[in-house]
Amino acid sequence: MPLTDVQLHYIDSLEEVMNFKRWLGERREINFISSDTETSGLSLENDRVRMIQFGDLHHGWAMARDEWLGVARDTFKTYEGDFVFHNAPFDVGFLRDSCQINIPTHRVRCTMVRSKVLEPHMSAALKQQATRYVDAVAAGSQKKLDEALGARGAWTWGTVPCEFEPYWSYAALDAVLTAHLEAHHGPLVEAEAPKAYDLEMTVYWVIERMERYGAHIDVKYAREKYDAFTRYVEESADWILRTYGVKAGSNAAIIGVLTEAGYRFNKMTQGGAQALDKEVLGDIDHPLAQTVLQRRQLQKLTSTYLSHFINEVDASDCIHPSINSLGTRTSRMSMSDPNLQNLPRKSENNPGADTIRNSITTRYDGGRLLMCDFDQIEMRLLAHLSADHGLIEAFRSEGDFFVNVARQMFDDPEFKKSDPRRQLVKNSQYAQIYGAGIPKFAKTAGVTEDVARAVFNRLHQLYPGVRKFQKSVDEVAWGRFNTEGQAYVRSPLTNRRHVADGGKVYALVNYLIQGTAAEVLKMKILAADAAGLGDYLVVPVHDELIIDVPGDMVTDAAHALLKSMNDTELFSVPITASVSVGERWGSKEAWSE
DNA sequence: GTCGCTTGCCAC
DNA sequence: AAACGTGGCAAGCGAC
Repeated sequence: MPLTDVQLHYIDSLEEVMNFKRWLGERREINFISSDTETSGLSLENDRVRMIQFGDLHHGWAMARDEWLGVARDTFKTYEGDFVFHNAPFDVGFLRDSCQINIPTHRVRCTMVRSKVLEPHMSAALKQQATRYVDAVAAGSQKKLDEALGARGAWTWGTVPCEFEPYWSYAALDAVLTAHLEAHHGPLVEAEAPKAYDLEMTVYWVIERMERYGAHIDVKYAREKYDAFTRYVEESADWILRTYGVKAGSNAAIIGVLTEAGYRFNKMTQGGAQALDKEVLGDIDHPLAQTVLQRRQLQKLTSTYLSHFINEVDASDCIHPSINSLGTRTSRMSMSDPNLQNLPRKSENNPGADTIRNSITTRYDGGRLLMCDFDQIEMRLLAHLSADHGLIEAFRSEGDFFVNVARQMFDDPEFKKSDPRRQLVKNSQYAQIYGAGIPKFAKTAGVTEDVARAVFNRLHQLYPGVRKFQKSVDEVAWGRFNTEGQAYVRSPLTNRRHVADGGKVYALVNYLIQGTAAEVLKMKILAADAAGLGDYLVVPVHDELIIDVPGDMVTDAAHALLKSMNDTELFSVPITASVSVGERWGSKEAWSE
């Protein structure tokens, strides 16, 4: 679909407005128009819309916001088809907050979501997609603009004049590219995986509200901890420099000192250097090694987490991380600035870690955080997908799943939950989900390879369906690779594609399990929203949903959450969830009436 | 000074 | 035959 016969227009007169309106009223072969905005930057709070564009397969129109906002507003009001954006929440959010233009979400389409549903393993950026599916020449427009901006030196996205031709033509062309992309991707997605697309589009707007709601920080507490940890980080760096003459952050230099002292380094990094990670350091009984270890730990806490908590709160002491609802190839969400999905958990060998989760608190006087997480959802999905009777039975029968498995594995009906071998059973199950080999599993579980092999063998013997499932995934994927040129499988709930990359076909088993779990969470977020909790959602963490509610809502909200998250319909084993409650994320207790 | 790469580390 | 998956982020360091 090469780009011939395309005209780009810049509205700079009433006459051009008339031409634009004539174009808008034309009958066209598509039942949508595309739209796009150029902004002064990426921040919804601090930046503004500078230009608004519309387009179809043949025409692209750009108009400066300051002169023709009324025309744009009128267009969104009167056009009766759908509006297509690339990364819709960005433009829809800016049009709403910066221009007071509200576009009904059910009439919004997004070519970025289309791209991610069709090609979860590829870049969904407009330029990349357009280069492959519209016209390779299109990718050049960005370069042309960059060069033009660079040559003028001082111009930025906030200051480049709208009438500067490379700027507006680049902007108008994006709308045309988006229209072409929709013409290509739309029918494919509707034929292949409409449910996946609909799920993502619906969840988009709930997530966007979650970002605006944010998470509340106990700033005073976070600052106290930040100061104390920073003091240690600085003083220990001074001490290391004074005592050993090396920088505390320079691994090569520290390895030099420790080698002098007689220690040997055998573990290698991926790049071929000698590794100095926490495992290596932990084995070295030397004050330098121990200090480096402790310092690293506290530096991680201050720089990655606490500094965000004290520096990036708004007037209500809330942070607003970005949530990328399609941030991963498996359809898991990702978060950034900061990432609240990887806050450290309480642990014996990381004593300071507690303070991070405890910095997140309820925003209400007397309010509570409710944390609702699925019980072993990935294991349950393995049971469902493999249809293995033994595994399904282990979930349907009373008691702890891993204990049930262990009882069979060790042929010991008296096996207790406190038995240390339970952890080995758990490790072996997860190793299977991830597709680990025997050496890796042995290392993770801390057992010999012989033991690891025996455990794997026993698992295969007890649950033969799992291996059959893995084998069938492999066969389907290779079959498609041979006939269609691509190894992929489809998710059970929405028919979404999961594509093997780099020849790692074995990873598709994990993609199916992880991806299906992610889809379940998204469905449950919608259920929670429908139950009236949409305005209280704080963070999604893969198998967990955290909400912040006023004190008088706790009981109702907990019930609604559980009702939303539990599910006996979707799969052959029930999906169950549990709620815990606390004023702080880190100090939660199981919830009961 | 910025950029990109490497190393290491946090979660599910 | 060979093989743990998905992410975000900060510091150090060499290159431009």
